[in-house]
Amino acid sequence: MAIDTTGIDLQSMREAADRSCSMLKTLSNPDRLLLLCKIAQNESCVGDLEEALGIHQPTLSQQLGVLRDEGLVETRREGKRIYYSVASQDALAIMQTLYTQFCTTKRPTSRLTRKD
Amino acid sequence: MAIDTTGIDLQSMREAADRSCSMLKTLSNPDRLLLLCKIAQNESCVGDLEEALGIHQPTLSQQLGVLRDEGLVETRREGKRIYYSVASQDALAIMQTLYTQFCTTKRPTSRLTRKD
DNA sequence: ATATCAATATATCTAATAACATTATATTGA
DNA sequence: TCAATATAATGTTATTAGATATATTGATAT
Repeated sequence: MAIDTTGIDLQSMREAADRSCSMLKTLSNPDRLLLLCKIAQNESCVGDLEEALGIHQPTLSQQLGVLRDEGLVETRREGKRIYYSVASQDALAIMQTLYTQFCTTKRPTSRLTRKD
Repeated sequence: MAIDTTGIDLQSMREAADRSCSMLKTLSNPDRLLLLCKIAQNESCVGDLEEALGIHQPTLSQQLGVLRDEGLVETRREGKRIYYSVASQDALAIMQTLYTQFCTTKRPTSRLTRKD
């Protein structure tokens, strides 16, 4: 079975669930998820993100702070700018799953490439 | 690139993010996540879950209702009992990812099987 | 050095909302 | 009528979003 928890006691399961949920909660905000998607595609500074998503700077910094606190992103300073990149393979794996489900399967297949 | 959103406009991305977050939010509660894990392993009735997780019945039914509303579980009645099973492949995929990250990698590798 | 500006972060507050537990009651089947 | 489950109603506590103001840090010009 893919998910086999038979060898794990309840307390360990609760701990794993807590850690899982902590990350899921951080991901489950549309602004943050979009931020991560943008960042995953290319390292971006706050100004880039502000323009790309149309979110006000303080709100943006606040959400980036949430992502930082959870260890999902890391930063690099270059002069006045601070560049963000994805730091968590775990988060990337979840995003990849979401991408497959919500970004690819719901879009119509191209007529040029579809074989039917 | 694994996650390529360059061909998606902002509005579509927001829609995908909203749908993603809706599901993530439902998953990001330890009780619900544990419920899903139990249910994923074997179809369970409410009494089973109540005993397994030690959650009071009304609270349990409430959380199961949340899972139902989001389409993550489905039910089958057998006499007085109602049996729950996982209905969403999407949720299972996320859970699988979480399982790999939080249930397997953090546990010490067995000394019998580790090669080092 | 100092003043200043640009980029980002942090702090603080408020209103809105949601989450959760509890208790009570309803439904359905045996 | 009992057992299993769901729903409703309620109260409370947490969260959240967003706004505004302020602080920090680095670059630039004087």
